Amino acid sequence: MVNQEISTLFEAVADALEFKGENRFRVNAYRRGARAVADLAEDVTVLVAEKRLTDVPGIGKGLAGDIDEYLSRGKMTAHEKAMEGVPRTLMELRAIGGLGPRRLALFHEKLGVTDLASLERALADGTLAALPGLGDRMAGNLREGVALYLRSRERMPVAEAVALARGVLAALGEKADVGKAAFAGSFRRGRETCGDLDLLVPARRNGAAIVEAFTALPGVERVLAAGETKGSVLFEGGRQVDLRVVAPECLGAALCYFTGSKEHNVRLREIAKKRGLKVNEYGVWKGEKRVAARTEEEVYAALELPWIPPEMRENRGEIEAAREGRLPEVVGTRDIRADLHVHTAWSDGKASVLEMVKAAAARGLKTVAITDHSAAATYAHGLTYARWKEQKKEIDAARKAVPGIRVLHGMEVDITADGGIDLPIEAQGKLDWIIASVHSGFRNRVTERMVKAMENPYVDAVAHPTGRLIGKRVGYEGQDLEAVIEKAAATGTCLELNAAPERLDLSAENARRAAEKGVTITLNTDSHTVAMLENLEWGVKTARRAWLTRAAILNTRPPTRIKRKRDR
DNA sequence: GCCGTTTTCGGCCCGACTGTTTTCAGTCG
Repeated sequence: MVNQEISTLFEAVADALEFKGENRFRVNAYRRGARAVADLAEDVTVLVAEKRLTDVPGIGKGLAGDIDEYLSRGKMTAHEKAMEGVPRTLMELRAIGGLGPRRLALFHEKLGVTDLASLERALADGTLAALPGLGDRMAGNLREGVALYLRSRERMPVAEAVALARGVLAALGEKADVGKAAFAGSFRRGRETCGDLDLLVPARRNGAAIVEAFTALPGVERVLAAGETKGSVLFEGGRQVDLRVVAPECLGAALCYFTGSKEHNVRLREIAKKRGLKVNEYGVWKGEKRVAARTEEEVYAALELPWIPPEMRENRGEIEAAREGRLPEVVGTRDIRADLHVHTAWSDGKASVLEMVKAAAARGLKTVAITDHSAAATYAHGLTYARWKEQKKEIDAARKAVPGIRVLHGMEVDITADGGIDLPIEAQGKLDWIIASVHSGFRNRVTERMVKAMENPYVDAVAHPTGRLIGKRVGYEGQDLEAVIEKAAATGTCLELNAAPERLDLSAENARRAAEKGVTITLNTDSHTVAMLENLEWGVKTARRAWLTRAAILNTRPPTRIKRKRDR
């Protein structure tokens, strides 16, 4: 999409202008523009054609002109001008911790640093440390920054973040009183990857002691900062965790502040300022007087806004929606009354049918679909139709043993190489629920096969529709998701939002687009163990990031209203 | 460069920590 190209160019302009020490508000304008274009729901060419470009907040006459120029001649004068005299290799060093635009400019001007090699030379021969405003300590920090940069990893997938978060909380709990500690940041917003973790610890006193306990945790590789109220460390593998000690009476303000996103927070502070107020992590202030701080609701209310769910705080229109009273009532965990994709030991699950049904009922679900793999999934001991019929006895036994939950006896069937489904035709009408999935041939005409599978009246849903594994696999090769979404809408086939933290597939962006096109979303855990039923939380977070309401999700319906495609 | 329920000019978010400094610049989130 051309949106991404333009966004990248604007970001580069911002970096270059900042490096040159230009007006920081102009720099910020390009950054906001980059973000605004990247977040557009439609192609920028459409906006240009309809002359709606300057309606986008953050895009004025200047940036609109840049975009126009880029679309018509494939070049952007503003970008070319900004990049004059700015070595590309130099800008890449921005990723090194502790190295911002000002120091970079200084090193470039005084020491002729143009890339990583020349930076390392300046660090080694002592010329860098001798610069005014620098010293041996600073040089040492930068050396470590370089070392980290060289083995720097990507943002951590949320699946890894969950494990790290649990570990940190457990270990810290042994050393300090962290009763009401809570993670904020992108983790709380439910992003699919986290750059770091932000832990808030409410405490009236002894901030330094808590920070000290934190920085001494096992596994801490490096302490980046340790003060009265803030600690910042790197764990093995370079994973950063920040801790803030906050007074309990301003926990709400701190939660707001540290949950972000940065862009959302900036907007809040702008709104505050226009009302003669000030927002910081300690509260909302009118002069010297604190007017709100205890809860997030109070903080938003002080700005004349309703509380905005953390997952929506990305400055992607939620503030405007909140202001105008049209913030959607996004789905919550308690709204989910069905899990329609669950495995058992009959295929590659670990628990029995009865155990899974009991666990689902215990979680308050009213419907559960047992959907073991089909025969083609040999690696998973997939079920033939004959074995599925055998399984029926256990399903019936579970139905009797566990009242209050409707048990659908379904199957997760493979989509075959020719777009058929891995189940004899005479069996397809006998099942209660059929999910179709691509589990092989990821590079083989996936779009065409999925579309054909959805034309089958017995296929109720397509599981993990893009096949991605966060941080590991981008997904099915060459897939045209738009075509899949269109076919799903046209045939009434559900698309899954798979809640497994390593999948979260559909992504929030794709789920939102699918829902806008009229596709019903089915939100499932794809559980292979009882414990995995808990993953629902991450699916719900993703759904909230997608602004999905109860109505958009099949799983919010009561048992009688969950019907097969051909019965609807 | 963007923007306007104070404004078409003059603003533009806020604080902690660090390392270098005697009062602050740079970086980060």
